[in-house]
Amino acid sequence: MPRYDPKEVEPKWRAAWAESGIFRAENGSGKPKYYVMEMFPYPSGRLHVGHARNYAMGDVVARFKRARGFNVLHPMGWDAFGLPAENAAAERGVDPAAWTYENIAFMRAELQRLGVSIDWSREFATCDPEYYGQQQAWFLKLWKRGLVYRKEGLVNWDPVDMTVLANEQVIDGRGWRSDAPVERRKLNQWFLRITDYADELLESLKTLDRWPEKVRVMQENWIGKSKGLRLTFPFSADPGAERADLGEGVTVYTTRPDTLYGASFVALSPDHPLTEQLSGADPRIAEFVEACRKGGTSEAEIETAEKLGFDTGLRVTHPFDPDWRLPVWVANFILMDYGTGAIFGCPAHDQRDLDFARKYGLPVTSVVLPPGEDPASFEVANEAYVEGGRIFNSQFMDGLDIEAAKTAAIQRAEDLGLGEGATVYRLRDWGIARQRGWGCPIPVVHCGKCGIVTVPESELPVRLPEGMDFSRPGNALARHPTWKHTTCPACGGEAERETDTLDTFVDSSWYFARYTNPDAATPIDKDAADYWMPVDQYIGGIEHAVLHLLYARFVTKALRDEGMLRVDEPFAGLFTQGMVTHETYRRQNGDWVDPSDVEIISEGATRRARLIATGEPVTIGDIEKMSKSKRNVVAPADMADTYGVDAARLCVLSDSPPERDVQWTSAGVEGASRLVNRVWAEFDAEPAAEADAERQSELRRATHKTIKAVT
RNA sequence: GCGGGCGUGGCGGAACUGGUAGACGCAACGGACUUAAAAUCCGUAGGGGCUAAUCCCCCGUGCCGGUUCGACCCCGGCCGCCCGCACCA
Repeated sequence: MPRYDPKEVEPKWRAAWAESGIFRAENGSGKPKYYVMEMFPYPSGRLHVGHARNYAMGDVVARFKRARGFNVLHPMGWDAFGLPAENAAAERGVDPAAWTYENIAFMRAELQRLGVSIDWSREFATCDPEYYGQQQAWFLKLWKRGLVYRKEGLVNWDPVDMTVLANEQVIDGRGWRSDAPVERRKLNQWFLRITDYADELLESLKTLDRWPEKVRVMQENWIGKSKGLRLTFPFSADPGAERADLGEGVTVYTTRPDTLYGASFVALSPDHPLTEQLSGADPRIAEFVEACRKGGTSEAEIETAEKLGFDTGLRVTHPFDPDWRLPVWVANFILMDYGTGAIFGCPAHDQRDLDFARKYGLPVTSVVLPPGEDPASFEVANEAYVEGGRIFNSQFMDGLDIEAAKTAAIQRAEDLGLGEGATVYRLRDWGIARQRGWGCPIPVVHCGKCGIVTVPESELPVRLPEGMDFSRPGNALARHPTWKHTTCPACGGEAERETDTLDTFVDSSWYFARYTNPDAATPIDKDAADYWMPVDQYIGGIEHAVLHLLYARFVTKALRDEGMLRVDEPFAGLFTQGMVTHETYRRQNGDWVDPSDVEIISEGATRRARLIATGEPVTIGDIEKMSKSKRNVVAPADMADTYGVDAARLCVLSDSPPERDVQWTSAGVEGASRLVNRVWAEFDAEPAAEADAERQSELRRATHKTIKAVT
């Protein structure tokens, strides 16, 4: 019986597809449009199974929609700036651009071989000057809108990658790429005002009904809206405390204004401006602040860190009672970048405040009475009472429930002119500058006379120079001998270019709009974008739930307000596929080993493995996400070589539900291959069997429909 | 601590909206083909009991209870695991 030979059939169809341009999407067409895309890859060198799974899923949707008569846009590009290219340059002395474009060529061929139905005429890489030049153009538009600013502030500094990280890129106090403990540094930084859009980003999450609940919840938590009161505790007019230079008082933020009569102290962040002023006058405060800074930022350190405080000697009066004096402390658990960087402590109803008060012997007054408790005898011991109840010990708020008391307290504060109801977000502005050479240059110059001047649009793109030196750590662009020297566009005098480059998440925050017309002379061809946007189905990993997916939403809204886009949201449908994981293997000397070099010699509890070549035993490690560094990567190309593309694709799609993580095993592809063969044999055999085979492909189509329905 | 999710054979996992639990695949076992093996094809297969029998009976979807004619599915309470956020005032 003849066997199915993928090596003969596949090239034939690949050639036919390429020649007919069958996957090209037309801008404007009588058919309804459908825009499906997968998160574009970083061109690291080779595709791995995770990529194959991702692109095969999108391809199924694309082909299905095409078959259903839609005008389908299914593009591909490359997220091509970033550190791995710099590392390659440092290690091997290659040019990062050359290295990147070589990888792209290789991976493009792999994708084409997998038969992914992509409109390759729209392909681009973010490191193409044509792309990043347009990015610079819209960056300057946002600048003019006031959405870009520069500020000195404490930033997250990754000591290994030697660059600044956004808050979203710090995971458990460590850099998201380097895994190194992040340090706090004071630097001049560039920011995008994502917080201007905090409320809209939160509100319009509700419209994303084809997004996973999980991702919406994660973004909601990340934005972290809370309602409360911003309130000033005026400095008390003690004789001898003439501190006019310090201002009116200490302004705090609270979500529990109902507990104001339980206040026992006011506390400042060690990074609070007032703390800094006081440090100048009192070396003991300076010393305390220094001690706080030494504490690490890693999760474990924060978790176990003791609450520390220092009494500044300053006194404030209670906003509701001019005769009530409260001490002002500096405390290590107050965060400068949330609220106002200062709190009032209510120990009876907040656990941290209670711990602090017990440690330093501060008063504890209960003001919320739990149901059924006697107001005469109720006391808080070592556990703060944070549930509902009736307010007591609180003058005008006595007897109210918590919500009513909050309203009453805010009203009183406003009447006194000491505060106002306030909404506070956890979300902070997006720090977008990176001290790296392989990235999109920020198109501004620093002029001694004129200050910061933007590069005129006619001079874009500001191109990266050739011949950057990556052999040493640090910013290769900054130390380039000539690049930064230029003339000021405003006065014509000597000036220096900004040497920071943009976070690569900026590159990926608008690429979906660029695909709609990648050759446009403006960043976005409005007609094309109006036709195609939003992306009907976006597919990618869950790891971008608050990074890329939040940034892309923000940039879409900002560009919309700039009149460049008409949609409110970039991705109408989102599907987050699970990760592909694999066991890791190490040699006795600790080197990671490729799975393809390992054989398992016994199963079960005494599972052991050895190197195929030498028989050396290898240690079986954890099951982890496939990554180059741990070498637990399986290449789909190998699978396609052995079994053919159809089997490989079927295997990555059917092994596990698409949204779930899969632990990769080579076993599945055998079964897939058998199925492909059976289907083929069915067709190849007598015509009478056609009905049966038809049923099989019906079945498969049903599977695809299911995937689509899920997505 | 807060939020989200999950728990079904040896394994990955099916089961529509509450209606025959375990589809499909992997691994396993038996058979056919072959000198033999591979490949392929056919068959068996949750656990236990009984039997001449592929008849039949009992138990089974993390645990305990409830609703229902009927529960993997709904409700209440536990246990365990995964993910996200977290000194957020």
